[in-house]
Amino acid sequence: MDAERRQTLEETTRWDPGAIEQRVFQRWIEGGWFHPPAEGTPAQNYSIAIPPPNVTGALHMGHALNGSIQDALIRLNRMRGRNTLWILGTDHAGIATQAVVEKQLASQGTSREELGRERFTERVWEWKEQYGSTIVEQYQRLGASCDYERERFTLDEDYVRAVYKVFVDLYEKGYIYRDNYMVNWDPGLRSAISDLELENREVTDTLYEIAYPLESGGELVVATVRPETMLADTAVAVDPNDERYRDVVGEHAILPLLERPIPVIADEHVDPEFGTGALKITPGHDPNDFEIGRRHGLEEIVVIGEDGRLIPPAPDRFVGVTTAEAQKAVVEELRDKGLLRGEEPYTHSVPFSHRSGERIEPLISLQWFCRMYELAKPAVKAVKEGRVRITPDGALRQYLHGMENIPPWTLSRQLWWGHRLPVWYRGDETYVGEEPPGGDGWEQDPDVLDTWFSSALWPFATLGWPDTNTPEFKAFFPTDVLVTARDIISLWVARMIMTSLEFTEQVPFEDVYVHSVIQAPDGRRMSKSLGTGIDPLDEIDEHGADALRFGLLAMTSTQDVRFSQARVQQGRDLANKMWNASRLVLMEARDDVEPGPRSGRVEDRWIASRLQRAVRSVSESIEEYDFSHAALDLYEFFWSELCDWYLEIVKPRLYDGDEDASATLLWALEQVLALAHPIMPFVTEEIYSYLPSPSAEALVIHPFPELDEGLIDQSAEGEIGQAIALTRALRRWRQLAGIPVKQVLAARTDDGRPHELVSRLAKVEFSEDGGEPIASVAGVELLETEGIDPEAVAARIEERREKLRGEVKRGEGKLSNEGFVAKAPADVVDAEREKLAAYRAELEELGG
RNA sequence: GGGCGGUUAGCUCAGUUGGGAGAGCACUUCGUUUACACCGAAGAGGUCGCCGGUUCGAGCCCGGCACCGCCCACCA
Repeated sequence: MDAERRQTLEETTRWDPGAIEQRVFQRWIEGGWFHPPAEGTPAQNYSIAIPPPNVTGALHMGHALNGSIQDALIRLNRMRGRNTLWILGTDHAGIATQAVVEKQLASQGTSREELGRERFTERVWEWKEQYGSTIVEQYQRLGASCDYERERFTLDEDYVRAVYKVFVDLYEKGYIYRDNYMVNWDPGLRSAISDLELENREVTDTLYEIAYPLESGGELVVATVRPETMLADTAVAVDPNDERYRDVVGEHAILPLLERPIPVIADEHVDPEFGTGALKITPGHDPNDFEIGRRHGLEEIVVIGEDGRLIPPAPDRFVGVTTAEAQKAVVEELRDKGLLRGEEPYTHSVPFSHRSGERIEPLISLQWFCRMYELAKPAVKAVKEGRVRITPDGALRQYLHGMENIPPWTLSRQLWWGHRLPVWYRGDETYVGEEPPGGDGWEQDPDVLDTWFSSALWPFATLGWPDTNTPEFKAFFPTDVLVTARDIISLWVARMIMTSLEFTEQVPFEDVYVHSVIQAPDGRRMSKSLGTGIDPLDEIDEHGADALRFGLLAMTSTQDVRFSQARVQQGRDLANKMWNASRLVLMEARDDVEPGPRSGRVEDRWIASRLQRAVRSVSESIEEYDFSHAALDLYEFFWSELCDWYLEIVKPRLYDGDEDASATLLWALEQVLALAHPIMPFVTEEIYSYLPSPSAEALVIHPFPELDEGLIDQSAEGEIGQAIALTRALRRWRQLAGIPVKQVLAARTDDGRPHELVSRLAKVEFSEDGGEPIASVAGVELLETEGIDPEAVAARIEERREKLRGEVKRGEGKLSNEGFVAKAPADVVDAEREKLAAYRAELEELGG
């Protein structure tokens, strides 16, 4: 170590991540370690495709957890020597991106309509070039070891080719079709949107009861919150088993205001308990009515346009007004005619557009769909056969549940930003193909595909598919694991499995790990609009990326969890502890020794053994996707066993230049840095650069520690374990007796062992002779010493005796229970007998 | 309405096939011993949501109840 580095080490008493993290990251990039060669086979290699963040996005806490998990897996496997690729890319995010750019245009006093489609699309691309890398840079701050040289985008030329091929193939196989269907229409965006983009809100409307006269006389009273849609009514429905209406089914009612006869039909959907038990049917403007209409072959009349205003065939007096105005006018007319039979407030949940905030208008429109039922079958089979394993079980059940009765997927979106449908029309002709058709007069469909359509191809389209001969595809597909949150299992995970099986005949990944959703500390959803968001970049600025990574991993669980600042601080404290413990070792250890475990002294064998157990538990936890235990076990080993006990035990030897102590410590440090690296890459890499004789160029490619069974030493663990227990008992007694920290106590023990460690750690001096015993603690007699409060000591002893009497009583009770002795396993009973004997012996020693 | 999960220390969460309840933070006391006060030592704190059952023995298994989340489908 040169003098300057040594000085830095001596002076820097706190781990200060700020500048160091950026420098360390730069070194990783320059080393090329995140950019693997496209060699080897998928079975040998390890790969993960990142869930592509929206190109408009900013890193939020969900990304931070998702990225921390994947990076831990990627780093672990890279250190294990596997050729490892973390596929990076962004999603064009049709609606979100278009909205951002439109907002920008609005502030410049223009609009997309004014620019026209071509110039608008150019503007979005410009925006993407300028701002699209923001979130990628933010992943770097987290330390994510993605391959930044192979970044992909869902609108890359090659990617578009994959999307078109899939669309055309599915069309030719008969899965994709065009139809009139009811969609969620967003009048603000003027586009159909998917169910995912909805948000249900509680709304209080008025429930109106309206009389529909019957042709034969009498009337049917229906209940509705949307009287204006009666202008498109084509039937009235009742429950088939409803006695009240048995006679009128098959008759006609006269639709008020329009004076048009409509049939009275019977349908199971109608709930006879609700309202009057009669339901007006508007197939053109209500999803349920649409289904009923299709079942009964009813006409689908549309009176609400794409802008949310009424259109013909609504009567002229309503055309052009908003639905709210139309409702008011319709109610007035009904009231005048004496047909309004009741109105009362009614609270129900209503879908709103997540994007524009407007109330969804269910509309019938001509859209492209994909039938999912057949595609879902093999995807269910693959999971049931274990070719794709979904962890945890709850997520597996959710996947299977979502695959039952999977509805057709609305593919088309009335947007400009995205993959334009590979569909052309000329008159009544329709052409579907990857290239435009020959001949004049063809016009391409103006719609674009749902963003999830391209996302569904992510794991293979990013590797070059449909060309299955690219080096990347051959080396890295199928990928190993997909890491995501619960909310997009059906929307994304299931669709990737379906498309992959259909087009590559392989599963896209072998494992799916579904992690927690991080909620705000108060249990609400973390969101910008609620003001409950916590910015991961703020946490990184304040505590460092390692701290955030540790905290998030320690927090995560099989259920959703509340964000815990304390866990991030625990991570920060651990990074600092690592830095300082390493300073001690690096400053004091001899650098002329060969690092390695030494077996001459029991404490050296002990730490080597305990390290093996930490290696085992941390490795197994990560392999089982149990990141919380991995993080906390690492913490426990480093803080408690390595620092609190081993370092304190070997300090004198270290200062004396003991060779074994230096060798063991340097070895243990290198091992534990490697063990911690997948979770806390920055601080471990930085410390690694100070090691006198590192075995690799950088920690990021240092071999991950492997369990060495030969170093597990039961007897050393027993011996040091006892010394620790005795030390703690003595310290406890000292504190209780009010003995000053520095006061050395005279003591005597009859087990013949020197207890050198205990002597130093508990500040007692063992001798063969000496004064009168004043107390006995765990087999050690403490002798009279100046400055001890005899009453406190007596109280302490009595407290212990009392406890022992209780234990003895409990043990005796248990062992005299015939049921226990007869039915409990033998080892449980034996353990109980041993405990009882030990308690009796100690009680005896303390005078009964 | 259907499905999944939760209820354990003041807070956030662990708790292996049933065999004496744990961590971090917060709290109390002591401590500036040549890595670290983002530190060290010690301590206090829990009828494991409620009721019943199975068992020699239940935080864990079974039944019921009460709250709280999430997902899907939504009665106009």
